[in-house]
Amino acid sequence: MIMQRGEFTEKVYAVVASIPEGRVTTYGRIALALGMPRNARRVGWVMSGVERARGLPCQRVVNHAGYLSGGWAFGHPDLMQAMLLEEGVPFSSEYVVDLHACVWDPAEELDPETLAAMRGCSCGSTPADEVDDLDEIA
DNA sequence: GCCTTGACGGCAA
DNA sequence: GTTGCCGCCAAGG
Repeated sequence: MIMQRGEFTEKVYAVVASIPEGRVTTYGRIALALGMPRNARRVGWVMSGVERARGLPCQRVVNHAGYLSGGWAFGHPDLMQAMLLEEGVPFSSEYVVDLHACVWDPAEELDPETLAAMRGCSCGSTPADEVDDLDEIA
């Protein structure tokens, strides 16, 4: 289990776990949804510490260009690409997701209440609950 | 306790 | 329109 001392970490977990199947989002969108547009880098950093046990669909998280930046985290980008293809995610190029067709903006499509809850205070909310649901998918 | 790195993003040249 | 550089925040060494 990776240490999640910061709130952002659990926030990121919650958002990533909320990404619907067949959709992908970017580090920037996630960071923006959390109220930290300049902290996109941190989101990626959080992902690097993600445990498979978390059940987080990190394959649905790509960079602003749609490139599978963390593809090698799965052992090989091709694996991640295959997983996304199975979900119906279109690819504009090799290891590059077609964001135009499957981009998912948490700040827009995710429940405002959830965002407000995680942005305001994550003390009450337990993102693990949502993750538990996604646990089976992963 | 300090310095470097990091699954990135946005802005400037 | 494209390429390059700087910036943020936290964790690891």
